[in-house]
Amino acid sequence: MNSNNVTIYDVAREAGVSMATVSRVVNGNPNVKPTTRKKVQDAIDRLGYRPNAVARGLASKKTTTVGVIVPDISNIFFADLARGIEDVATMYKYNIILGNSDSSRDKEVHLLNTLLGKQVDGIIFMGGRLHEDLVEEFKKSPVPIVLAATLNQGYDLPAVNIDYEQAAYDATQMLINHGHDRVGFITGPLEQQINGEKKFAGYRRALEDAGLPFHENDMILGNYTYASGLEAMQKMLQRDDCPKAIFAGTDEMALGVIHAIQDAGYSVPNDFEVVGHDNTRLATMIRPKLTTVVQPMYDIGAVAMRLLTKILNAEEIEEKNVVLPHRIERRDSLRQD
Amino acid sequence: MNSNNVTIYDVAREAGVSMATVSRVVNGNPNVKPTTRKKVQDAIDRLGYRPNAVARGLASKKTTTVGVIVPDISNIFFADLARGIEDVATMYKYNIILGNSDSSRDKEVHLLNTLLGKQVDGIIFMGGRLHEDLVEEFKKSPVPIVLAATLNQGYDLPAVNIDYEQAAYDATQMLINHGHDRVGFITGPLEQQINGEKKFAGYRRALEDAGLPFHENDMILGNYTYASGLEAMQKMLQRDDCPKAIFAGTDEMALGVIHAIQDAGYSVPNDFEVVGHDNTRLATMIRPKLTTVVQPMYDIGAVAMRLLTKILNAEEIEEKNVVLPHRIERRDSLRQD
DNA sequence: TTTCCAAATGGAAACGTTTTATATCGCATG
DNA sequence: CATGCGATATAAAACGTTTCCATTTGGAAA
Repeated sequence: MNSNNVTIYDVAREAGVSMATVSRVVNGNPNVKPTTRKKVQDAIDRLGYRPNAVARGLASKKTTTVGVIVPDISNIFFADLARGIEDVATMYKYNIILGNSDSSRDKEVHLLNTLLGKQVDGIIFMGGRLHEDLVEEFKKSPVPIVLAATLNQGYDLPAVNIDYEQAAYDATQMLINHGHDRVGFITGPLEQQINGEKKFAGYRRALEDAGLPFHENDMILGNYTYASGLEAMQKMLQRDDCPKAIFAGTDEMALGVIHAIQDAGYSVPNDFEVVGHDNTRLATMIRPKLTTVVQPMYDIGAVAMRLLTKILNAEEIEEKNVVLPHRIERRDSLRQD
Repeated sequence: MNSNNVTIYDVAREAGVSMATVSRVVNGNPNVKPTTRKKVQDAIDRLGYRPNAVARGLASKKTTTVGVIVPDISNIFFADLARGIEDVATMYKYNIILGNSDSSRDKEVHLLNTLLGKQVDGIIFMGGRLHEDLVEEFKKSPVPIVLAATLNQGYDLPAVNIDYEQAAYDATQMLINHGHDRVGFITGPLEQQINGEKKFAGYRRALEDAGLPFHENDMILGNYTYASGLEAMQKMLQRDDCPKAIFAGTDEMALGVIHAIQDAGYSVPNDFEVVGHDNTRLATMIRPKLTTVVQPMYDIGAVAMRLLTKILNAEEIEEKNVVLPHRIERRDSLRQD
């Protein structure tokens, strides 16, 4: 029997009550006599009734669905984040509509509007940078928006991040403390807020605090991929004043860096030391295993979603701008102290 | 101005027409005089009207949303698949509700019912094995379901896959042709249909066709992860009759295998040859680069979604059980011929 | 002109719930 | 034996669209 198209009205008739009563039973409203409740529940089971969430959404103005805008779900980084979001969402009975933006302003805006049209109860946004017109749209949004692994750039938006500046500082400092007077910085495009403002700033501050000058050409920008890390390091190796310590903006780039070094006949960590960023699963899938900044992607996603549920339930919120702790996981791409 | 809560009725009044006409304009119905269309469009722009997809879904019984059930989105494999699905979905104006099942029967069934309750127009399912009660639910589904990278096990369900048996055959044969009379097979649990029935069968058939016996202990089962591949190979290396050729069930396992070999002081491909499976991005992130069976995850997702749209549009379908081509990408973990 | 027909528009029902205001029931209380 | 009051239950009005049917409109043909 197709459990389809049996409505609350059918159940009501079958159970000999009104649809309002069925609605109460379905929604766990306490004002129902136990015997009635049982009668209704039996009818529901007998008919295989499944509430229509669309009708429910229209009547109640709540869809128990949240939108998730992500640059690219096939990126391990965002996939992990998404998993954190989804797990907490499930916990709170929400479902997730997922959309990829490719960090394109147009797609972001379009996606946002589609999601709002679908009446999601809230949105979690990830992106490299908040374009101005996107923020405009955010302001007009009738539902709350939470940023995950995305800086709010001073706008009054709830966000969950780590302290990227400090993390980069720590990583760079760790390398400096190992006796290097030059530290290479191989990372992604500077337009990306986190990368261009935070990591870069942390890197420079660490140099500065150590009394070291910043050399323009010790920094090479790629696109976060393995190939671009490899290529950047190859380029750097051609210089005779090549830094012997490298801080890479992502683990994937770090793998490329290590391979470039090894391909050139050098050893990590004996000749070169390398620190990565993110602590993706990749970090242990290389020899030597990668020392890396731990950015808890799953947790960021989970916390962002939890924050969203708090806003939706009008729970008290201590801090809208959450900064999760980071640390550096020491593995073999760094020499023992 | 909050573009919220302005309804089709407001637009109708503003434009001096009926809501039916507004509806026609919004839906691109041709039976509207150009001047009227313009008038309505202006009113829409002026008011910032955004159609309510929930109300639309209730009235039209179409939500332009499809459900996607995936074991674990944080797995690079499924993330890639999901991206393929989403891209094609976007192309056809669908959105995606994504849910993780962790391959748990209960979660799969629960997720399915939630999605059906949300009135999705169709579902794409990925999972290691089709449990019987899940198939029961599938049969009752009022909307079409397409399997992606999941065998239909003889049930009459549309599915998109590659020929896993033949792929495993090809990989094993390639190793045999390199002069090995034993080939190790390190893979995941046999309960998983694709793994336990197809890959395993292909492996055995290749041995058989080459007149080689199947040694029970040349096969080690793990859980697809890097760590389990590493561990399995370490175990195998302890045997004095250890196979010098390894076919790994996934790239991630293959990386573990290669590292185990290297850790033991041997060389790939000189001492050992290794072939992986999937051709994830990992395959090139190792030295030597991994020779691997190409399973086009993105394409499987894309084709599965396209197939679903065909079913939804009642387009003609040549073949419901799609088998995409596979091949072996030769890289350095195999010696030159 | 009138007649007719297609094109354009409008009216109202339907979609399946939630929710509010209202009614009824059962029962202790005075 | 009425009275009143929670506790339950009902009826009906939203919710914002689509869609079916009916009606009007504007020309072209007669």
